[in-house]
This record gives sequence, structure tokens and C-alpha cells, in this order.
Amino acid sequence: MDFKYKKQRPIALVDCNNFYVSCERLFNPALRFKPVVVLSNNDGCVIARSNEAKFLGIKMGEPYFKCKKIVQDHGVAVFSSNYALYADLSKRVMSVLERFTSNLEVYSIDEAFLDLSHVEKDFLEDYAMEIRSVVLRELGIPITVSIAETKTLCKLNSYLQKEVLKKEQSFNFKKGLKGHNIKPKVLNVPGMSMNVFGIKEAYRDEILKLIDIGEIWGIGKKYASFLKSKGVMTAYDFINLDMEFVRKKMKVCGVRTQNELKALSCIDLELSIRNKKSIISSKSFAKDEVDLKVLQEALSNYVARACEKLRDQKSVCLSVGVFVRTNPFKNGGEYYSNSLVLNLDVASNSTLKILKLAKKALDKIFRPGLAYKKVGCFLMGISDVDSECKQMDLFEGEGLIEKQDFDSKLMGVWDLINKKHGKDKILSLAMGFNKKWQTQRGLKSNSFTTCWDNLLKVKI
DNA sequence: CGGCGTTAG
DNA sequence: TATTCTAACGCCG
Repeated sequence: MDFKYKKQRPIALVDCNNFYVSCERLFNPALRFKPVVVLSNNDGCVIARSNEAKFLGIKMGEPYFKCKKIVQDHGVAVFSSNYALYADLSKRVMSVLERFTSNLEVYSIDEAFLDLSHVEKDFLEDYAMEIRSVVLRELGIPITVSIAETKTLCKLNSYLQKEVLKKEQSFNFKKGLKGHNIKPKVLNVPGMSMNVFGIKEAYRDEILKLIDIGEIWGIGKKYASFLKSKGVMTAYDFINLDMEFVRKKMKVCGVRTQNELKALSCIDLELSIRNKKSIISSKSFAKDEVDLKVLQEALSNYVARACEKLRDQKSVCLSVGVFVRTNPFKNGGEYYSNSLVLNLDVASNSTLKILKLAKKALDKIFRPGLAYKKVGCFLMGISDVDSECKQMDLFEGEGLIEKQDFDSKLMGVWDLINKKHGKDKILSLAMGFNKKWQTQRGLKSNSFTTCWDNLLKVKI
């Protein structure tokens, strides 16, 4: 077996605290120290909470209607999600982080892993503090920085830091005190801090014993409850499980997690942004919809979105899927969900071509008389536009090249105009104009950083 | 290779 | 009244 021992390098995880809430607070400082939540599309579920909102018992993913009472009783500030704002601030955070390393993995909208092999071991803690204060000073976004040998240990460290912060804030919140301590605190565990790189074995065990099995990165609900049923309650118990048992029950990913918890790095940083292998675009309707026309129109908009994404990453796709779903919480148990995948003859990223196919698919799976909650499309069989091997059409010959060339020029202009002059300035008529079915976001804050009309005005 | 199960944010 | 959206990966037959 070709097993190369890799020298351990420090990795940092930067995680923006309650990111969406922090973005809202940035433009509305009165929200600091107050409970704030951000909702999903159609203001359906809670998808982000300030710590204060967590203290009130509002759960992640909870339907808004279920916590409306708490919201009213405690004056919780509520926002529809403002993705344009969050994406813009995320970009800014990432570009600040790039100053601290040349190897950055943007892991999600609010998280990044940084390769810190260029930093002296004794200087790591200071480096973490510096990253934190620069992001806070320049962007006003509070972050957690955690350094360790592996991604999984970074995650674990980050979790503990946040738990400690929450504990302190909760104490103040319940006593009605306002000023929270936002400085990073050294944890009340021997050897534990923002930096656990090179931590002593004995200390690591002690920390692992504090971690509930379900909090480990890579162990979700199902595995957690299975493991608990076997008496495996903490991360410490987990690393002491027999490797073959872990492999059998949790596959190779489980073994990786086990190794990562032992500071043996198995999950590398992904420095380049990989092209997506599938692209989905779908949304729930604000209200259930019965009319095929409405479904077609909504679907056309999602197809347009998906195709834009496809072209942005300079790809083409071979198959187009469409799915529909009625509301599983209604219709007295009559639930209908179906999907259909159709193939293009030749790989394409043309909105117009793909729209035609999607419409055909929807016609086939649409059942009249039902109230639909959701429709969407997915693109598969994705490859690079200029990949070496292309599937051609046997009967089209030379003419095909010309047609494809025309398509790609058309889409090029299409994208150019829409990027310059705004979303859907060029569109297919199938996408419609009235859009009554569109997502409700009544509580959205302004696009402070991406729309001239929404710029904050400051009086001097 | 398609379908299913699991996880993640 | 009301329950997000997207993506990846491993395994199995």
C-alpha cells in the first residue's frame, strides 16, 4: 500500500458567527444584543438565529408559524432572507481572509479553511486573534477562528468556542444584561484555545470526552442515534471503536472521521472551485398552485436560472429533469410527487433548447386537479463546453457546428445584457411577466451593498 | 448506471 | 393560513 506519512500542517477554520444575522445587524446596529431571526423563502422556516433567539428556544429550521408566539412576546426582529446582501458580504470576508494565506478553501457562504503552514507554531494563537480582529474591524462581522491539524478537529474546536461564548451570553441575557463579551475566550479546558494544533494527547482526550457524538462533523442524525444505541456517546468513545466496525457500519467516511479526530489528516483542503456535477433550481410556491400554465411559467424561470449557472461555469449538460410535488401537509394525505428526465441529442447550455425539453417533461408528469406546492428542474450529465470528447449528431453533420456556434453566441449576448442591465432584461416569453406565484419575502431588508437606491444615507 | 441513503450548510 | 434550497458521495443491485 502506498501510504505516505504527511507532515502535519496547521489548518484554520474561519466561521462567521450567526452570519445572516450579523449581516442584518451590520446595517441596523440597534439589533445588537437583541434576538434576531432570518427566514427561508416564503418566510417559511427559521434558517438563522442570533444567540439571543437561540436562548428563547427558537429552533433551527423551525416553521415560522410555530415560533410566532415567542417572536411576538419577546420582540424578536424577523427578516426575510436577503441573499444578495449575504453573498456580497461573504465575498468581502473571503477577500480579507485571502490576505492571511495563499491557500484558501471557501467552504460555504460563511466558512473558509485556511492553510497556515507558513505560520510558526508558537505564533498561531496570535495569528488567529489577528485574523479575527481584522475581519471585525474592516467588515464588522464577528467570526470564530479555530486552528488544528485536521478539518474535523477545526470544526470541533469551533463548536466548543461557540458553546463557551453562548454560555457566557446566556448568563447575561437571562439576567437582562446587555453588554455581551464578544472577545474570544480561552476555554475552560486544559490546553484548549483558538489553537489546538500540537495539543498534548492527554488534553485532546479530555476535550473529546466533552463532545456529544452528534456534534461531530460528518456524523448526522441517523449515525448519531445508531451509535448512541450502542453506547457510543462521545467523540472519545468514537475514536476508540474498532476500525472495521466503523468501516462496516459507516463506510469509509466514518473511518476518515475517526482518523481526523486522531489528528491524522484525511480530508484535504479543496483549493480550486470545482464545477458542479448537477444543478438544481426549484422553489416552493407562496400558495399551492393548480394551473398548468402557472407551473410552466415558474418552471421556465427555474430553467433559466439553472442554465445561467451552467453557462457561468462554462459547462453544457446532456439531460434535463423536472419534478413536481404537492403539499405533503395538506390534501388529506393525497400526496403526489413525480419526476422525469429527458435527454438532449447533443450537449447544450442553451436556455431555449433546455426550456423546450423541460416543458415536454412537465407536460408528461403534470396531473390535473392537484394543488402543487413545488416545481423544479435539474441539469445532469454536465461537462465542460470545450471538453475533448463531444457527442455529435450523426445526421446533422457540418450544419450542427454552425447551429451550436449560433446558440453559444446568442447565449453569450443574453448573459452579457442581463449582467449589465439587470436580471431577466432578456428572457423567454415562457417565463412570463406577472409572476404572481413568486416567493413572498415581505420582511426583507434593503440591498445595502448591491443596489444604488438602497445605499445608507449618513447625516453629518 | 440509476436509485437510495446520508450528510452538510 | 403557515414546514427552505442545494450539492456531494458511497453503496447496492
